[in-house]
Amino acid sequence: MAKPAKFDRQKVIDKATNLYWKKGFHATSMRNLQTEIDMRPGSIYAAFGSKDGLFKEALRNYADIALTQLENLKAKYKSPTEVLKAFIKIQVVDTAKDSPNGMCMLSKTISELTEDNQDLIDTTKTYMNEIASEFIKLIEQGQSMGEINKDKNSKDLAIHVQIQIAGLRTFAKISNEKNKLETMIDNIFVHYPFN
Amino acid sequence: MAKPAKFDRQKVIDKATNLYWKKGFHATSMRNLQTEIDMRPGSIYAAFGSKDGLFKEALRNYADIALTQLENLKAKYKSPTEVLKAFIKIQVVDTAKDSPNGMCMLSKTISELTEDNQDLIDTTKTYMNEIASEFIKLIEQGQSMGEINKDKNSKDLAIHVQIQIAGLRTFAKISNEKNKLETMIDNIFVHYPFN
DNA sequence: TACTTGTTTGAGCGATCGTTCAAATATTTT
DNA sequence: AAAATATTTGAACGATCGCTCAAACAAGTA
Repeated sequence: MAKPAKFDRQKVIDKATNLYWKKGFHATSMRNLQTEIDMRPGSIYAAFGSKDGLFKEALRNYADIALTQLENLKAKYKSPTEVLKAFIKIQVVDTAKDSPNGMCMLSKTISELTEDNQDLIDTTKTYMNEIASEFIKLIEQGQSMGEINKDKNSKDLAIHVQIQIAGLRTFAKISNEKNKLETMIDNIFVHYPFN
Repeated sequence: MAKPAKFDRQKVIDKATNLYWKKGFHATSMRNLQTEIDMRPGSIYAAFGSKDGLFKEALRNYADIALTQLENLKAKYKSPTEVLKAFIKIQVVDTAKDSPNGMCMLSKTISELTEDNQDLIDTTKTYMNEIASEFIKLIEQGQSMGEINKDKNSKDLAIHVQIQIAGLRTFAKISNEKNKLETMIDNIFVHYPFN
């Protein structure tokens, strides 16, 4: 043991996440990151290995933030449907203004990258599936609680929710009718395929 | 008048469109384009001005292709609903395999770019609205023909269609359940908000 | 055939890319 | 205090970026 690392790893990853999220993988240069996180190239490479390595940590961090958000909402609302609805509103409406980028960082990455970065695509898909799994759990919980139709396939409903989030976030980028977004989100759970 | 340009402008734009569509704006380098369209930098810059200029022509071309597809389907199907359904299937299912990129080039561009390229974003939004206008026309035609509920707001329905396309194309990138996609597309028009 | 005019060529500009590494620095162990 | 170990620094590498422009070239006009 000698000289422990000075920088706060989590803070660094948070800043890197926000920059990658805002600009995307290709448009974010290592020099952009050096400035943003105030570290010299040698330190960054010692800590994260490469641009890809740091990006992977950012993806993991982004997924963790989303999963934590879901946990917080589960503590706040008893109804699984309310949890999902609140989560979608955060992702679609709030994030359209506050966050580095209105798009979901995972969708944005899937959209941006090609087979030249297949490992990053695979990592991203894995994390999207992680989040979808939480949706499935919530939906099944809603079914056993009687607020979601038990005849529906929970995985299909989860996919539907994911599709709506991706579609709504894209629409939110080209429009800014916040009220319309809220209404559409409310309607997801009162109509087909939920009812 | 002297020496007319040798290259076929439309073929060049088609190739540029496909490369930009596949790799995105930032990951496509001018050298990539030079190779793809077999022109030297001087000729490209004489003809298109800049990387942005060529990208704008590619966006216009992409939008034109989509609008032509719609026109062809309008000639093929009498029912506006069938036209929309067929269009979505082409965009979501067929393009997931055949085309340079499963994503809509316009959505992909909206997702990729930041305010550093605001004019490209504005151009992209304009073309998305052009296509949405065609959706509205088709929906209103469907209403006057009695196959779509007249009480519904045609613009809202068009937005709904756009959201579904964006969401489904994202889902198609992480999944490959073609049958499920087809079913979901069929269901768009038989359930809320259409019915 | 000579001249004019627009096109094509490709070497190469300055800037920036992702990354490396030897030297300087800081902390713990002996 | 000296040695050992780990981190931080920043100059700099080769590659590539978007783009320029003088020269070579080819087709029209006189």
